[in-house]
Amino acid sequence: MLRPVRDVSLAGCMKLWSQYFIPTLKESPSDAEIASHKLLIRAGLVRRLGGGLYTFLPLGLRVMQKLTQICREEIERGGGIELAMPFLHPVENWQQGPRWTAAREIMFRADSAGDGKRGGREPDYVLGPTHEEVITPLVKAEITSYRDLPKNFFQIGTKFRNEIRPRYGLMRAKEFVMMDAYSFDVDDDRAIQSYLAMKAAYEAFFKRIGAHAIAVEADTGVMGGSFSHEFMVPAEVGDDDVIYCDASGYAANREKATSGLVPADLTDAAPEGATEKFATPGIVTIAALEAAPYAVAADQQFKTLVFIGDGKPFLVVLRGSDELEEAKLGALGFTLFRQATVEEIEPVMGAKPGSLGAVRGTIKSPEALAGIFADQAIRLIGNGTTGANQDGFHLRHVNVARDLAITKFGDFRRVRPGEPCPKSGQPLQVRRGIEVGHIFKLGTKYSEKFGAVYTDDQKQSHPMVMGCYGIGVSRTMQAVIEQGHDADGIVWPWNAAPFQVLICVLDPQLPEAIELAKKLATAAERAGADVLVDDRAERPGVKFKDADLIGIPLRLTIGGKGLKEGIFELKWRAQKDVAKIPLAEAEGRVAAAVAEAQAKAAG
RNA sequence: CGGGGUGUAGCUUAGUCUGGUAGAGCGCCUGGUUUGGGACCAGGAGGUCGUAGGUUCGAAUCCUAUCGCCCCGACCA
Repeated sequence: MLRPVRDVSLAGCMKLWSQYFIPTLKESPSDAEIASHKLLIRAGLVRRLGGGLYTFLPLGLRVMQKLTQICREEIERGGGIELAMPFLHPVENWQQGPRWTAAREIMFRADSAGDGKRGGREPDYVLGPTHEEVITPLVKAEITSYRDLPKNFFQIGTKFRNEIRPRYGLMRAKEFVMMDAYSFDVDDDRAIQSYLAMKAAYEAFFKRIGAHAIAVEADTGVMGGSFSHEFMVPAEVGDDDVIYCDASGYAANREKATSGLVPADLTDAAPEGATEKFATPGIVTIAALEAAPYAVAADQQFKTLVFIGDGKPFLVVLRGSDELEEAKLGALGFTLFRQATVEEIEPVMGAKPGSLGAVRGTIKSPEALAGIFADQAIRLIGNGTTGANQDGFHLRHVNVARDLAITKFGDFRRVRPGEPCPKSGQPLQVRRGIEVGHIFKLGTKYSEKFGAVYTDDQKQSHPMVMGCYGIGVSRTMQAVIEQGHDADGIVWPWNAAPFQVLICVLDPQLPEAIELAKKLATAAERAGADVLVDDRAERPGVKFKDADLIGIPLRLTIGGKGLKEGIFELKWRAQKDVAKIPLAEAEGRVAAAVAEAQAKAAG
């Protein structure tokens, strides 16, 4: 029976595998679906506690510490000042904020009154999903002069969101680690400077940890605000579509993406003739009208949708061949909107869905509408066919300019791959991505609500112009794995790796093998690497499989056979070939390899 | 919240249709043989079959309820 050599006097902070805790698994648990989730568990990085809740095991925690430290350094370089706010927020902060209605659904409540005592009332506290509602009152109280601006505060900590459907391990968890930053500026131009500084800091962060993340234009969603970018790691398992064009560099997420489908200089078509009602019994879909005997192409039909915005119905008109991108309706300015029900539609329009239209004079109660909003692509139709607001009838020769009472044209359709890029005209492409970071130029939404104002040099008071910025650090960890793995396991980028160097001692019972391991470990540590020594009394196959699985970038293998030849082996996890290093050159070669990797990782 | 699936040892699972002593592989423990890509032999520990009711002489298996988890959708800063 082999016994590992126990020697606690090894130099530096290197860890001995036999005395550390890296519970690797041959098989992945059945609840893991995607590669990165399986590897998180198989490589002993995390363990599941409950849905969307994970314990970081020592190896996983080391990765998190690497990422948070690099993140901290880059955000500070970009002007950030670190602080730490409570995880537990008094519910009043949220009730006073601008998005209580929209955000309360995703917040965990923390009752201090005990079981059942609060009944249906609001909780005393909520667990923070983000911190605008905490930082803004703080800044209001502490900063009142233009002399103290700009300021950009950030923190790195745990966030809580009651995700309806947690998935894919750390990818969408109920509790996760996030870097969040909040900038305060005197005016719009300065706010944009802060925004751009953060964008640069993000780019530096992702580059440094070895993640290929791209900035794409994004929708602002419930955050509100004037513009924003998402940082996406391209991956098949991502939950966002990125629309992009290599030729122009255009990139936007699906909710925001637009195309050059409608030329800017398009002239509206002249009417083809008087509108004409015709019977279409039982025809209630675009597809049915497309078929014989009607044979109206989908892109010659108008699609009329009814929504309820802040209690009032409004219409959205699209080409029959287009899909609505619901997020784009956010531009209309309603606080809350939803699709109307059949019961709500008929009294207003005079017909059921399937026979609706926006032609002047055919709507039963046009005065009830908050507006008729049309996607600009309907101008391509010129003259088309739409519902007559009378069940079983449609209208043809409907001219966009003459017959439709459009309140406002806009971009409401979902872009399809292959459509011309708005910048270059080249075909747009689509790919999936994981959202790892998001930056928003917020404007004054929060500062006005909380009264965060400053006095300028003319003694005038103004609301501060804010920006907010987030990086999902735990999600980034998984994205890095999703991006860097092969059939055998994880392939960590140098700066994200829990250890940079793994010294694999195949014959730990040999004192000279342990001696050499110490020597190599010391050399690697002096060069600035974190070292793990596999001193376990396992068979070589087990050690190699585990080494590949946990994915340490540089592996140094020491075996009895090699020692007799006077060599040890050096192998990069990302490469196949193995270099035999003479013992005489040991320390120099190890130091050189570490230096090389560091230089490469620094870009 | 809607649809689908699933729950058996630490992990992966067979058995469920057709009720009759709960099985295997991995891992773990002991001994031996091995020793450069997840070894082999022998022995061993480990399961109130998610939970609660019901049907039955008898339930992992059938019925009801409930809980957890996974997938699709809705939703999602």
